[in-house]
Amino acid sequence: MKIATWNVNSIIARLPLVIRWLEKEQPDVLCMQETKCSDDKFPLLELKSAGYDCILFGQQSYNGVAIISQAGCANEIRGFPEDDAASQARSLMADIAGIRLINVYVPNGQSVGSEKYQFKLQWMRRLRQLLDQNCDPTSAVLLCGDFNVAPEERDVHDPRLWQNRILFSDAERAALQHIKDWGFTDTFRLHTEEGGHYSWWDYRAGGFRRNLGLRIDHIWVSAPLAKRNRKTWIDKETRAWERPSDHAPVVAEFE
DNA sequence: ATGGCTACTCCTAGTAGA
Repeated sequence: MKIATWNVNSIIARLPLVIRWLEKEQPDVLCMQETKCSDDKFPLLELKSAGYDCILFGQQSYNGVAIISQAGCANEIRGFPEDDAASQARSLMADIAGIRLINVYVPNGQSVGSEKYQFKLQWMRRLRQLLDQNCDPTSAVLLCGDFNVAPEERDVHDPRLWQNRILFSDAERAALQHIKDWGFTDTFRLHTEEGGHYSWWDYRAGGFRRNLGLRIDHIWVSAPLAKRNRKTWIDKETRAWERPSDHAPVVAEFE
């Protein structure tokens, strides 16, 4: 069982790469973020030809999440149930192959102290509530996506430079920890201790070439799934392909 | 780097991302 997460930065712009990557990696499930298109524009047919069914929570131009799967999906929850239809499309929950799966695109937050920063922190508190109300930590639960927060110093290329800046501020890291305290394990850290492994690199200034990145895309699991996790890695190769997303896929394999 | 790229839009300039 192979489950992946990838911020594709526009599914329409990235479709050739996504198809190429699906053919190479053959994941059972791929959670995508920043699809940046409304559900009626989503390339369902192309993904169907590649062997995947899609569930969507899209939005024009901004945000947008999708789960594509070779197995069937049930009990879908789009966003926060109490929100109206015009809310930002940033989370999608579903049961797939006996796993309760939550795909998230956490807000960026723009800059520490800004209005968007407050929105980000509030959104993260609401994600924790969503988990409290809809998921059971003693069963198989997987939370993945673009968290837009680097958890620790070893997840940041220059912790001194990033100290208390957006994506690595104390309040964001505390909010991230509060979500983790629900009962999650970071699957990447089950297998790899050292720093220098990132999932996002700035398009500018040769960020990828110089490995100036952040590890902000994660696959977290409840205890029953942590026991089954055999491998988790970041598919850095994809970031060197032509016309890449600024994020690389993260992939977890389960027994 | 107070922004070096990329992708978006009632498209050729402004907004957003991270």
